[in-house]
Amino acid sequence: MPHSTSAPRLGDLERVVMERLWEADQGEGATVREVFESLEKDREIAYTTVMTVLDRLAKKDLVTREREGRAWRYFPADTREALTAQTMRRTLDDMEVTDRRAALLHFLDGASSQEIADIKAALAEVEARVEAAEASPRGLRGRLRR
Amino acid sequence: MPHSTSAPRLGDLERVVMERLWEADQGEGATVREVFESLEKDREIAYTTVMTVLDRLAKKDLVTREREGRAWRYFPADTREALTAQTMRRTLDDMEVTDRRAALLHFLDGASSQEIADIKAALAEVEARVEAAEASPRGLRGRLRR
DNA sequence: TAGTTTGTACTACGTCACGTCGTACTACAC
DNA sequence: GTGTAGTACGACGTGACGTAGTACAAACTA
Repeated sequence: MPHSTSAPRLGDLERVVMERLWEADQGEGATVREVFESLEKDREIAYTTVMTVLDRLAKKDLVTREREGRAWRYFPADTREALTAQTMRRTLDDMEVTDRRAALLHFLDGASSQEIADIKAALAEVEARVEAAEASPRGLRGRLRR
Repeated sequence: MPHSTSAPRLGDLERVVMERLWEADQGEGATVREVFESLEKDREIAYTTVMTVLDRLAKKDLVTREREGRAWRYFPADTREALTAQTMRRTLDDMEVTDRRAALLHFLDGASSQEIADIKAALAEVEARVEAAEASPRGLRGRLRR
């Protein structure tokens, strides 16, 4: 049996390309040429290489694309933060950790105090959403599993 | 330049082998033969395949090994939870997320209420440690960065 | 002591993911 | 109609992994 890991992983260049898309002003996306020109400033690279990468990214559903004249305009399918979170969650799931509390504890153990604060803030935010969802019979964002 | 992602990734079989090591009664580790016999019950596999995998795992420092007669006894270098946490952290670092709060928020968004509880528990635990560290001039576990 | 077993070390092969392009072909602008 | 974007498709090299064979040494056994 071949090698297969559940969800889409990002290669180094793929990640760099995603960077450029994320950096492209506010959801405007970018064409191959635009990404190419951006990359070319930092390193030597062929136009077609960028094209291929963007293409693979699209196949992995990490980016979307829309026709723009003869060319395609690419958009990140998710924000950097959402993708990061997904990847982290996938790790947690794949590892089949039974003691999640311990795993999370280890995670926090390597966290900066700033990060701890961020987590607390995020936690408070989620709780607020849960309360809101409980208040209105069918709130619009109460997606808590189980 | 070749393909290179910072830290060690786990392949499918590698993960399965790690499972067996983690399951081997309380830090007793396991020999190639033991892992092999364990795996053989579930699927057909060659003794040498297991050996190779264990060997690669050792090269990646994911397992340790000690001589035991003519054979080697392998031990997981980290607990499943610690490794999971490391991998999650690496993801967070690699993605160069600037808005960690948002990323964490997305992460929590996909969490079960049980998991939320786990996080809270872990958070409380870390805070308790910080306080303890502040109380005694040089506590034994106050590793908070920044 | 010669044969069998157990274990390691080393080598190797197939496949897939990725980085990296080249080529062929098409639509549009002069 | 001759460049100039652009795309579509195919291809090659390398590294990671799954998979395992072979060679050879140590240890047990008849």
